[in-house]
Amino acid sequence: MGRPARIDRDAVLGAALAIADAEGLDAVTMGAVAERLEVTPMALYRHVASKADLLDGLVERLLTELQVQPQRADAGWSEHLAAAARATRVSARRHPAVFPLLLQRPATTVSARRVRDAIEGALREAGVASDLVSQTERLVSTAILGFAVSEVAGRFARHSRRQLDADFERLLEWLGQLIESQTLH
Amino acid sequence: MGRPARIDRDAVLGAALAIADAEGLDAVTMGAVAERLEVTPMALYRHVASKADLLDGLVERLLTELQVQPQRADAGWSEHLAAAARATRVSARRHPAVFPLLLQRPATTVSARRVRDAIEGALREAGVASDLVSQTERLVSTAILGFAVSEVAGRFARHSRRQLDADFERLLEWLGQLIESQTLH
DNA sequence: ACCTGAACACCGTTCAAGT
DNA sequence: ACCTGAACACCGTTCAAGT
Repeated sequence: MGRPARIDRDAVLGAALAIADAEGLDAVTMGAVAERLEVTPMALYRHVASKADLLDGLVERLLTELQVQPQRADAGWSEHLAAAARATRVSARRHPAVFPLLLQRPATTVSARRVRDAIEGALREAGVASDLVSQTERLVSTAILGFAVSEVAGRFARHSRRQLDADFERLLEWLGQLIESQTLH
Repeated sequence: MGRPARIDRDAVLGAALAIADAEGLDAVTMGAVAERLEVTPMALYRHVASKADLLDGLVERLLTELQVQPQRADAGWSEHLAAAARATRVSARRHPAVFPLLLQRPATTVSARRVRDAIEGALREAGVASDLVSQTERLVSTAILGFAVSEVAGRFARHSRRQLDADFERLLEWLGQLIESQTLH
């Protein structure tokens, strides 16, 4: 006993994410992850309960990596919102295979809450009434996630990058407009 | 030769969809589909090129089943849009396992075009300028699909049906508002 | 405490053979 | 023309055994 650990949960998730990014979700098998770590597949089960647990871990890692800037005081709510939305899209493009899984789990983890708080903060800053903040956050996040997932999952495969950039900017304008219409002036 | 066919592609897709609806996507194996048709798994390959092709077929079937009402003359564009959106949500709830796959493929098939045409028709009817119609359709559809997928895939699992109904109605109001703001008054 | 070898039930897919 | 039997490479997962 006291045998030095050669891998840990973080290493497992890191290897799995690298495979997912490079070869897609189907390539993420216990065997492939193990091989990358120079270990047998069975060794993974000490650090991950199951393959489903491994995928949950990947989703959590995406959320953790998602850079939501600490609110800069010199920028307004609409810049804060746009920054969070753009960071979300960047994360989607960096991890196209894993990102769509975000639609499958309620945002209950610590890092998910961080992202939500950032958006809710922007909404309050904009002047959205307290009792409308959480519904508004859900719908705003849904639109942003829906776009980002569509883009990386393939629904927009026929559209150019330039077109998608323009679509996304228009989406941000719309969201800003809607939020303003929601405030007392 | 001339042996009577016991199954056809439609039967394969029907069996697969029934399994997906009842037990989820993971339960859709070639073996399970074959068993339901009282046939061996190998028999499916005459009617379906691969499992990926089978899943593509399921997505296409969802689109076909999606009831987009023929535009009723006595209703306005906003009712037409709302009707298409509600039909989309109903389809999602009926086929929660398969519906999320819609985000993975460009809407290039005949039945996908039917749905898109219905929405673009509503937009034109509303008075959206021609050169904005297709971008507006993409963003409106993205919001509706994003919501419906979130709901059936589990992202809103913590929210009550009543809350989700209210969220969806608010989303429809928003979309109507945005479209109006897009017209020449 | 951590990793492995052997084993199990299952998966998608092929190909030649049967009717 | 349509379905099957046999076979292949692979999959996730378990459990007892090794260090």
